[in-house]
Amino acid sequence: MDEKYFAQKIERKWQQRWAERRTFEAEIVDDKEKFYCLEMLPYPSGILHMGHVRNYSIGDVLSWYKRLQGFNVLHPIGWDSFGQPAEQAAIKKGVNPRDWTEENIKIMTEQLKSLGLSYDWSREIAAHRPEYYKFDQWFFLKMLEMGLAYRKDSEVNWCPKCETTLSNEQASGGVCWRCGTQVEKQTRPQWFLRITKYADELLNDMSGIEDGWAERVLTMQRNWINKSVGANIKFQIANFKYRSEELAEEKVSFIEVFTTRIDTIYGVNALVVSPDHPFILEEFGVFPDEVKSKIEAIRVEQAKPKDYDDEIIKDGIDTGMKAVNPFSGGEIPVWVGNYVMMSYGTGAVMSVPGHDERDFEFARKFDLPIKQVIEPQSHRNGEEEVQPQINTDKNGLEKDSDKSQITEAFTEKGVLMNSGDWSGKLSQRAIREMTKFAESEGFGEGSTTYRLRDWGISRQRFWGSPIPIIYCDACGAVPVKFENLPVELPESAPFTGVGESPLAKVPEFVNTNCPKCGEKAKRETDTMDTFVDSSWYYFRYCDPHNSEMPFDSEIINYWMPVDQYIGGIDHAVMHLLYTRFWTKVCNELGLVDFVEPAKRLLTQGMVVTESFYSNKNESYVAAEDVKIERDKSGKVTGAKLKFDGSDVKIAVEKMGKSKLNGIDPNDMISIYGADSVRIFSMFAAPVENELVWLETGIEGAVRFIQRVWRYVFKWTTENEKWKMPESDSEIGFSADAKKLRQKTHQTISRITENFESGQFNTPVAALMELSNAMYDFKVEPETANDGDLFAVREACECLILMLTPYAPHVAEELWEAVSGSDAGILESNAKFPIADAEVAKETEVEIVVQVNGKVRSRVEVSADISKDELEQTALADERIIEYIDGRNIVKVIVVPGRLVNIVVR
RNA sequence: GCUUGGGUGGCGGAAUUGGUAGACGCACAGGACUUAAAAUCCUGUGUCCCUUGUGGACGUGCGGGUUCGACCCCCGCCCUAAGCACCA
Repeated sequence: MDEKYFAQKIERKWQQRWAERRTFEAEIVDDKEKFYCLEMLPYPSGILHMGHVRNYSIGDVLSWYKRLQGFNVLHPIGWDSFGQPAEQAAIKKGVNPRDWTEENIKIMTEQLKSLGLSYDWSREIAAHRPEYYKFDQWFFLKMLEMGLAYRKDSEVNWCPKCETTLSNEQASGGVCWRCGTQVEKQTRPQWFLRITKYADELLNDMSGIEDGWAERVLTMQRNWINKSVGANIKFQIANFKYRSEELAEEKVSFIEVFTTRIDTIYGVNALVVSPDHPFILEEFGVFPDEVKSKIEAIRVEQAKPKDYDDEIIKDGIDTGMKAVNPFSGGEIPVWVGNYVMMSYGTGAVMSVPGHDERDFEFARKFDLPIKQVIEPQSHRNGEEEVQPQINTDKNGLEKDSDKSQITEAFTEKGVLMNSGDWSGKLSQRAIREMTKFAESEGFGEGSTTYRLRDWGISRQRFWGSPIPIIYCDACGAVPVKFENLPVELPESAPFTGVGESPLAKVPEFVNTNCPKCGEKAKRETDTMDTFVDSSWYYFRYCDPHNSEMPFDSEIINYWMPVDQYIGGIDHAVMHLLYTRFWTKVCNELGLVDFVEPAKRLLTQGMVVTESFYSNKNESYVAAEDVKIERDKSGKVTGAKLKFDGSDVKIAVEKMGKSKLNGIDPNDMISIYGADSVRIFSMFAAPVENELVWLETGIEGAVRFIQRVWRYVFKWTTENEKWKMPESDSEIGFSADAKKLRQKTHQTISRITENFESGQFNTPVAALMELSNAMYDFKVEPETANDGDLFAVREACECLILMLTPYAPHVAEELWEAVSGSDAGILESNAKFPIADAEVAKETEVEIVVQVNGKVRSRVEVSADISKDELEQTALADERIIEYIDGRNIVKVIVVPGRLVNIVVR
């Protein structure tokens, strides 16, 4: 038996054993409760980074904890292996994306295994392998059948020089990433998935997962979907101005607006429409030149990528046309405004400056009339009398109003005023009734709008799942037959980075026959968005080798839904929304019997570290070139460059190559061992917080492991007496042994509570406390009696089992020492310890005695002392007598087990 | 601007959700062991004050409030992170 802790040796040993014994392979066991623990699958970049380490350590801790509690745990891993980096590597280095990807998977598999993560590797999947993407295509065809997949024209980023489409990342800053050419928009037909059909379900089903998902994630999704309930209202065009009457009659004669505040319609001073509004496009030819050029300018300005910091100044132009307010009959001008988007609602708004901030700003800028039609409810209740701020004539427009009186829009709901027969009604009621009225009169209807757009999945890329569609001159877009799936990617393609997608340049792939008529036809050369792969990968883990179906329903309904999903907050919207959508589709297909894929979601914080910036060199410098200066107390006062002593700025930032502060997990593992890396990454911060990776911190984890190691081997090595006595009932325990046992059982209950509430940093602290208590127990193996031995053995066993989730290698090694068997923790059926409340119970407790809320004394009392007795004891305390001397006791508050507060005057 | 988090020693963070603020770790200081160093083991460590004590005052971003008692609840600010952003 080793006396010295040598991480690398035992880690290799146990990783091998786990693999040989297939310790973590999961099977359906009907009478065992299942637990599906899932972490977001990595992209195989070839480099494991600290974010991965953190993500997977969290999942591994939880998996081990659940296993030790007797759950049937599914803990799989796989690869999100389609995507751009592989294709870029192909373009830049001329490698085959498949080889590049497989090589990276090999490298990263080794790295993950060296962390000792308890994955069921037999279920490993990779998105780029045909046996997986076959079912991307299967789902696509199913959605086509269901009417959920459709094709329509849509814009893509286009580089005119490279003649290729670009992703948003490749087009960042509005220029091509390869050649710097100004990026243009190009319209081409693309495939979409109708996620908008599920907008309401995606919102409503949140109620079923609220408890397990972070509020901020759900809020972000809610904002993304952004549902608005309101009405569409038609405003008739009264005057085309630049057209003859006869011509005008042939044209569409109204503009439809979307509003959530129909109750403010008597306050409309203008219609404001988007420069891209169909009505504007149609009428464009007749506008005078100055109007034309202004609209054009607004359109160009609006299309520009927006800078977040810049406040966009309202701009617009009066088209000269007039529309009629269907409620008041008043005539209002039609403007084009830069603040109205064609992509939301109807692309036209009714401008109500008195009750909408944007409209207010617009009206102010162009000196348009502002009219108040809603007043705060309290004003009517007579709590506060106010004069109507604006006088209006019978056309509903203002007269002689002093504009300076209105300084801001009143945007809340209230009571209608200046609104004809509707005046006096409450907003809520008016909205209902006015919508109904508009419907009955035929100029409007209730309407709901979402910001959520359908999901465009077409990518003009090679390295993705081919969309299983064939274009035939006679039959149009024809789906590939199910039995002909998968549509496989060719072995290779010309990767130039310019021109069409590489796939379009492979004739063997493109040319085929129409499945319907058999005539010559061409395949779709677009591939699917990689978010398709990640929308259902964890369904596949449940049944990874099924070649007929994406998965078997019975199997999926055993394992799913996921009990705990763990990943980065960066996926809060896209991935997590898409995968929720996918689940609902599967449910509708009858494949699964649930509608939400994950019961609980944990979003972990980023891993950041110190970076050093040299002002003199105007560049980041590596940590080893920096000398950190501290004052006497250890506070960091500054940093200097080692070579020349010039000042260096310290900042805590995200890790990155360019910042020279990236920390390679491999280096950490080879220096400190996987167990220490895991302990530190869990201990240093709560999982949802940012984790600041400081090299000195990890040494604390190593020290802790070594302390435990030394303690266990001190007691087990060459100790004949190291065997468990039959039962503890006949054993006498010294006061110290009792204290140790108490600490052991208190630690168990603390840690169990922490795990159940998703706290993973505090259990490490509790384990450290327990190990400190073990060192405080001053009995040596040679002089230990049965009771001492029992207490030590119990402490060791419990400590090891509770340490297992964090440091499984060390725990297995120590378990071998205390149990005397090499069976392994799970194989020997060891369970997570259960606290014995009797043993954990404090017999003597220290009670704080306060006078007027300030701690003045402490008394030692028996834990089960009565309230009255406790009060008497406190009042009898010498120090307390001194304090209350001569003063009146007003009240005594007794909190059993905690404190006594004596209120005196 | 809106939404959602967060603000506690030199640092990362604890605090049974209204009951001893600062657990645990890092860093720092002192000591033991050692020829020496590393490792290890003890001790101390929120700030200030004094008569050095189971001493006093202050102390959880700021200002108020509720309460016997507030890091925790309420009101008003400030700062900060993330997301969204002219969404009608």
